[in-house]
Amino acid sequence: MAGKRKVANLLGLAVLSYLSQQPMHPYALARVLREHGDDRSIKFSHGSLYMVVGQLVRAGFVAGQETGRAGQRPEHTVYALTPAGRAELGDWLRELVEEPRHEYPAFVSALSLITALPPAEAVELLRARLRLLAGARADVAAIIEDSRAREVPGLFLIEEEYRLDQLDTEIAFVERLISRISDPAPEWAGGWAEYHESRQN
Amino acid sequence: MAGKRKVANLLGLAVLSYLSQQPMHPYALARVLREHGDDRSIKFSHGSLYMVVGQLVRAGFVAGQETGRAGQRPEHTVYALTPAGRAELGDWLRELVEEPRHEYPAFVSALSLITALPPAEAVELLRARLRLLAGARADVAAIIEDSRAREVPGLFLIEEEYRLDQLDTEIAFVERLISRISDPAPEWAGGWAEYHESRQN
DNA sequence: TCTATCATGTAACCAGTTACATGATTTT
DNA sequence: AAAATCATGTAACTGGTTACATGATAGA
Repeated sequence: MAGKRKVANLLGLAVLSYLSQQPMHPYALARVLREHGDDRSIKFSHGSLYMVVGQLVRAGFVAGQETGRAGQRPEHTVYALTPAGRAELGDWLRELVEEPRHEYPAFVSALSLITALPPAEAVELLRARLRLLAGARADVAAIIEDSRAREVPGLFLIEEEYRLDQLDTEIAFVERLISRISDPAPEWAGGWAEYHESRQN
Repeated sequence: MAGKRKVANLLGLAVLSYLSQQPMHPYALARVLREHGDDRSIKFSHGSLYMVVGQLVRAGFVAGQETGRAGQRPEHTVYALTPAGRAELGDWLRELVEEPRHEYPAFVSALSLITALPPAEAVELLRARLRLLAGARADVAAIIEDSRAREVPGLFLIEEEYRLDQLDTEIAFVERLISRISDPAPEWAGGWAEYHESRQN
């Protein structure tokens, strides 16, 4: 739909979304992003936030309004969404919800190169991964339970539920992979073990 | 384990891996990466390949050997793995296989902000996504079947099988999400529809 | 003869990360 | 009195993308 966004960083989308609720200064944006746990879904740091706000201003999606001051604290610019910014927010979100993107998770890269490791070692590492995955799963489950206990509507937990589903799928995949490597059909493994035996690393 | 890699781009890992088989010049690397379908697992372009080879040289992981010349074609430098490069390859791969990383897929960001869209529109977009996901799934399945027909060992298809599993999980998740939005429990939706009705966008 | 593929690189630009730098206010 | 948090930003560096620039060889 849109060829290329003037601002590509997804942090910019989050900023547009929060500014559509009410004008804010950057520090307040950082605070609400963290409070809502959006830092788990969208990567950001102090530096990247100021950078992306600058990009949004240059693109005409947000504009600095008043320059506030509370007590002797430093001056701060409050930013508000422009009409173009509101349009961009809608268009961008629609694109992300509708169109799956080809992505490059690190584990996919690792899988595509795993034959560079001897199979016995791969199995050991995959078992270790399984333990770490269990930990990650427990963390996500705890976040969900905690929110439910605080009566947060389920709607605001869908991204964590999505993660949970993907984690469960990965766990099942890794378990199956371990058993396929441990007890390999010859036409499946294609000489993996033999290759590493002949040049003992 | 490793604090921070001198070369962080995963394309660098793929380069180390192929150079561990035999020395090659950059163009040959690009060719084998594409032939093996690694461009589906690791993002790269002509430019980033030359860049990453430069980084690997500076880091001491690969070194230019001979400067070959075939016929009147331009000179080309053949790169080979150094001992440090072989160590880095092993260490890096082990880390990637063992340690899950927190990642930021675009759809997770979209889910965390989806309430900025009216629910009826969200459902429409998710239905469209479902059709596109079916297409993506068919593509992956075709790649797997095609490789099997050519008797490629299953081991070399694990990254595509992983993708297939994740796609199936996403499809099931989106189907369930559509039905939850379409027929919402009030404590789940938390006034989503009402919010958008009161300010008809 | 022209197009695709083989083959090499550089330069300019933009984005993102990290560290630097400052100072007020609130809480312990 | 000290530490944490509120609040702002800039500067330097590094990495990645895109476009520019060149030319040989092989096949249609």
